[in-house]
Amino acid sequence: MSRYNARVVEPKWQAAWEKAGTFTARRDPARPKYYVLEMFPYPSGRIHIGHVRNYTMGDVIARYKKANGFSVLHPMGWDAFGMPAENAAMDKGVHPGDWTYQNIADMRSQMKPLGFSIDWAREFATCDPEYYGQQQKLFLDMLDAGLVYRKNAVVNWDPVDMTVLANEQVIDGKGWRSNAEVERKELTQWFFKISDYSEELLEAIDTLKDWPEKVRLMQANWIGKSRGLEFGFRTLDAPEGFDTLDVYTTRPDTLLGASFAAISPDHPLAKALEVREDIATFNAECRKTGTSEEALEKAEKRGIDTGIRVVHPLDPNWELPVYIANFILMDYGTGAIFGCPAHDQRDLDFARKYGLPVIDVYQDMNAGKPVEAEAYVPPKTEPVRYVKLLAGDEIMTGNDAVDAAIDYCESKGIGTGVTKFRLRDWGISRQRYWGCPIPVVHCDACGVVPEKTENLPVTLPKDVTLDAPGNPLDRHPTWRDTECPSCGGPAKRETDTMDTFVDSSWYFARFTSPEAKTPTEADDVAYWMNVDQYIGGVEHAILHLLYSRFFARAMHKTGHLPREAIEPFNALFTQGMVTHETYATRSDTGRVIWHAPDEVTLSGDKAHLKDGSPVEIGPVIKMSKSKKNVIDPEDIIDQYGADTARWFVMSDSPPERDVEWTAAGAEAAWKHLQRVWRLADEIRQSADEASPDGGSEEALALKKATHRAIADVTQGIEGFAFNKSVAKLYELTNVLAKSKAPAAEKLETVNVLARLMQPLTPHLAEEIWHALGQATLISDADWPVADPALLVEDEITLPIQINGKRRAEISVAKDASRETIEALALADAAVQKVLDGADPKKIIVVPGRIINVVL
RNA sequence: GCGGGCGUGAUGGAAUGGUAGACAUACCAGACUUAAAAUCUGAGGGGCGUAUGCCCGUGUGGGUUCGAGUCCCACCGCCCGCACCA
Repeated sequence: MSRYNARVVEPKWQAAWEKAGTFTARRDPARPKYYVLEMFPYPSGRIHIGHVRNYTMGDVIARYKKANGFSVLHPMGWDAFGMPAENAAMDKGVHPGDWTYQNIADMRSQMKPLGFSIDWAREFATCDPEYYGQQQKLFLDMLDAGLVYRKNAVVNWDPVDMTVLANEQVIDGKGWRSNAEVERKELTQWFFKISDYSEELLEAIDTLKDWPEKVRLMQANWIGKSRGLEFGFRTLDAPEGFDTLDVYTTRPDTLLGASFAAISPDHPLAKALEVREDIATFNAECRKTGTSEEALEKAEKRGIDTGIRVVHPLDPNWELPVYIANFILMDYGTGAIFGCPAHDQRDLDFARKYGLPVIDVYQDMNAGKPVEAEAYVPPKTEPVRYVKLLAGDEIMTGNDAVDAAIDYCESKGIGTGVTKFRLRDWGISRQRYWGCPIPVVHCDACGVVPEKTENLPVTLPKDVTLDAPGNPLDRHPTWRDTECPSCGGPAKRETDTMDTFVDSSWYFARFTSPEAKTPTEADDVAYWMNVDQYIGGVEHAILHLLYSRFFARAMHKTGHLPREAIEPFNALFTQGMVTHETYATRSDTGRVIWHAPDEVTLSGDKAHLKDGSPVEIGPVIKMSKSKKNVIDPEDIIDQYGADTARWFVMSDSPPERDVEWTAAGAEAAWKHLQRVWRLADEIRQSADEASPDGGSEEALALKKATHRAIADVTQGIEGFAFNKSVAKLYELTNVLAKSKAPAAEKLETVNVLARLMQPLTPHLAEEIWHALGQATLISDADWPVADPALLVEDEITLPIQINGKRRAEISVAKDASRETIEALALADAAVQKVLDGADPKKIIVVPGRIINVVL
């Protein structure tokens, strides 16, 4: 008996696939196409188990579709721009480009042994000038189409390092390197007009039938369409030019419950008032909060009375104070609100803190009572009783009241009903080196001028230093100097680079013709787009997927994608994350230092480093390089081979759920694959000896089990329930091992088993296929088809419940009538005993399922 | 804070509103072996009982239903996202 040696077998078949071009994607008009894509990785340098899980899922789909006759595109690339390369450059003195390409080489060499059915000829990295040059072309086309503009926006500013910080680099309001208090600073930034598509991006969510409902919900909430009233308060004692204060509200029905107005510290009026020292101080304090919405919302709610008052639009004698408040966002609405404490918890907290009145507008229909500690905020769909009625009926839902209030205010000329979206335009400027240069030039004479297409790509200079903070492109002695594409005079290049989300917003289209001299090639996108199945982490549910949907529309508008491709991902699967405990110690200055699992020794529920110092065991969170809680899959591959790693990550955990990595189980996977090989080998040998054993009854039983397995494994793959497919493969193996069927029948089952396992463990499947004497590759073999006639059972077992508890079971013919089943159930001894001669109140018979006798 | 999700044996997890715990891991017992490993066989949610069996069990508390892990409401815990992390 030959032993299965993955170390020898796996490279052999990988070489065979490469030689035969088995996974080369070809445009084949005779076959339907299938484009399967997993979100491409950031080249951190090491693949981790999350990658293995992600790409194995895609590979199972790709191989399964190929076996079903599709022409499959399954590419791979690298999301290669971004901060970690600059951090590595600063920490280790390497060039970001060298670091990145070395990481790519390392990761490719770790990925290839996994035997994925990837067309490696299409590989590219977003930091290749050939890629980002085409991205610059897209940028210029979008600029031309009016989808790009400049405006001021705030960034996190580190006053010590004199550099812009990402939100991730702001920790508790302080810079991660300098530990200095972060400030907000305004810069002129480039923006994509995603808001032009707010309505369309929202409505088209309905067409994304094969996306998870939760992602569609999150996107809809993110876009955040709301209907409300915009109106101007007349101001008293305000600085010149601020005669009115425009506010937006989604609850105009609560206008009679207003007790104050509040503006953002970034509101123009707030800035105009900074001549007052207390207000200047207050605003400066507010600006120390980071720019993230989370930081703003979590900050303690604070305000300052400006002394300005506004006149209530419905009563000229009613004056409200105007506060500057740190929880008002300048980015949403007009940056100013009116506060209605009775029906908004935040407003109520604010009113209690500053001694402002609380005026009830509506109350519960039944148990109406004035608001005290808790604001009364029922759903807008619930009818309530209005005690301060602006318009409409006394009893109505919030939604009806809002409509009535808007109509009323419009008729009185107080304001206008407007639709607003929460979605903001996409700021893409980054003051960083390692990104795609924004291809424009600043000319003293001509202003901002787009670079000429023939001068693309605008490449990054290699000779930069990252030992000082800030953008090296800014400091570079010559790179900035250029001539104006318009007047030919001396000019300066834009030194901002693009957000790395831009890179990942169209790479899927580029894979269809990665070497084209234009961003896309019409024939190729027409054949390959859309992505039929997109697979990636749920953490990308909003930003990446929304930006890609916008980009597809922008690319259609600029002629780079057909109309049919404006929703680029037909089906989406969001896999769960691979999580792991985190391990941390603290430096002398109190800074958190993270430790990798292999640096930590666990004993019971305690952990310590090799030097014995105690380690805090942190929460189980997604594996990330920054928290160091990553597991290296290479160990498993080295020890057991790729098939074991693939089998292991696909078994047990349902793919959409998070899985906490534990080392136990890899060996079990390996044992099982050894068992399959041994079994196949034994059966092949016994078939050679042609020993006639078993009878036709066993043959039929095995045949049925085999076809049952075909149906179940297929269903598992189709439904992204790979763990269930694996369980069914275990079952079939167990049945086969115990079967007394004739060798020929067993051999047939081995043939099917190999083909069913091929997407999961392709190398083992090839080896068995070869041993069975097949001259072809199993990777080219057809998917087995279940015979429906073999899937039905003649006799089925039905459980009998008495009052909903299972008490007995009976065996009936599969097509037995309701009456027959009922009679059989009533005749059952257990039922007879409980009935004790009486008639049951009710009998529920669900044919093929269950019988419930109700007493 | 806001938006979204998840919660089932010791463990990973099965279960179109219809027999809770498929399949697997770990543990235990047995076979083989001088022995161990490997392999094979078997038992097992908890409680009571010799047993037929009975009671209790899907984070907690309510509800809908002939029937709830599944649907609804409230709560608890954990996870993801929050626009400059990728």
